[in-house]
Amino acid sequence: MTEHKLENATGPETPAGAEILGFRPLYRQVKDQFVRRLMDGRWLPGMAIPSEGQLAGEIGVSQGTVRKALDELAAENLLVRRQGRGTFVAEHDEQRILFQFFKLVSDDGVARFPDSQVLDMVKATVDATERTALNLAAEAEVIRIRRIRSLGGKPLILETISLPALVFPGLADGPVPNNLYSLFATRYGITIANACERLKAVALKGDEAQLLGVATGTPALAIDRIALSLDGSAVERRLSLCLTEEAHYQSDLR
Amino acid sequence: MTEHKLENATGPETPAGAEILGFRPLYRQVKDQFVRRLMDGRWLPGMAIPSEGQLAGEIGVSQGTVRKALDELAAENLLVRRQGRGTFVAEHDEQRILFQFFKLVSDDGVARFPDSQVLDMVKATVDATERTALNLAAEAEVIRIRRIRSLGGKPLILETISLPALVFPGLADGPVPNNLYSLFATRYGITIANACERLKAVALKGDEAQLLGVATGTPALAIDRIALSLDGSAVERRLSLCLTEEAHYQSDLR
DNA sequence: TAGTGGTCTAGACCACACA
DNA sequence: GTGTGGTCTAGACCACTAA
Repeated sequence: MTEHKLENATGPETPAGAEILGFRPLYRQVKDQFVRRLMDGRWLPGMAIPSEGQLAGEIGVSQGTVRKALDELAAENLLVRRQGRGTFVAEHDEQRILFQFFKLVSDDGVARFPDSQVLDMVKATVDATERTALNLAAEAEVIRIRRIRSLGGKPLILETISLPALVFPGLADGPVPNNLYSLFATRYGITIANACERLKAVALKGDEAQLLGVATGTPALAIDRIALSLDGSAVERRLSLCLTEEAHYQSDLR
Repeated sequence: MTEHKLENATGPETPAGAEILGFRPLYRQVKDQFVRRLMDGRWLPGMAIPSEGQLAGEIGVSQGTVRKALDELAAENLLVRRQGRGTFVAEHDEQRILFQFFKLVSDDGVARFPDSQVLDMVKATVDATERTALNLAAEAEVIRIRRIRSLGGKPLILETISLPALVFPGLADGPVPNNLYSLFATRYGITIANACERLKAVALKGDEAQLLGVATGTPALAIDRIALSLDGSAVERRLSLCLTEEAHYQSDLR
């Protein structure tokens, strides 16, 4: 039943190859195997995966080892565990985006998902910052989307999204949904696993300010996000210019 | 040997009182007991705590249950586990602060601990925002510290710190160390467990700009931090105005 | 070599959801 | 009731550190 042989499956003696990377616990190998299932689409968003017992029997390890692997994946928001019901593949629904990726909150504390209005979408050759951010070749093409995001009808964010054209073929031909990550998942099988953001305070330039309906020079929060897929490769660069008169970026330090 | 009786210690039947709050796993009760030891100073920063086996025997639970409690505390950065050596109470050294609480990083990627130069320190009655942030009474007193923090000799942050005077008696009488949280721990036995930060982009006012050596109206990143102690009470409010020409706030979304 | 945390197992029982 | 994840136990063995 075992689909991939585990490093230690052949016997109790330490395998020669493992010495190079040091010790690799069994539950991590199991976890990697599960990540592979997520990447190749055998486990799809929203799906219930087999029970711990079934997985343990299938792979040939104890239920506790499977449990530890699943617990880590749940901690990384890739799986959702529900007592009494089962373990499910996390979806990129608005709830998750709001919880995991959208840190801009209205000052009254209510977290809402913003509307989007696309300004333009072009195919172009990468510029220097995009090349670095997305780790692309010199002449690679990107799809560049600009849009205004509003909260309660009020323009709040001017967003510029850069995507490698090779990774998202045909994306420039259709409409752009409000929830891009959900599209990445359903149409391209790409799961955004995590992201890192760099924040700066900047003064808005004339055109930026105009689009947001404020005066030139208004201070804005610039968020430079690089989103990583399951395999760790950068698949999106997103530059957000945010007005923070009535909203703030929430960061919890634990 | 058991110092505090556990909810389930008397027998296998469900205790009547537990029904109100719902089910409370044993390892959480054990964890709470450990947090109590951290709060009352029986476990001091830097100390090695007893081994898992000793704790298990002392409390009367299995080693696995103790382990789960310790693992959670380690995940919250309150303990540090070192294979082969033991489990230690986390210290508020520069390493930890840098890792856990200091998110402003120079653009070249090097994280350094900034110098501080105190501008003034006063005792005053709380203002409205401090009252809300620190959850204080109307006439309560705070210690207010203003200082400039520099990275590589360059002024970078104008910091205004508000502390409840009752919580930190005598603090206003002595010098202010660069690492405040270490002082809280060693002198007052207060551990900063976590914090939440609200970020906005603002334009610097005349006096603020002058202190940082830039022009009035220069955009700055305003970080409003509320730091919580082990028992969950707010013990510090810190407002930081940061220049982000050559530095950025790093936020990892996982 | 002794002691610590880390992994892995096997099995029992509990809390929860749903039919 | 049945099946799922969640807890708890007991014990064996592994990896690491320091004396």
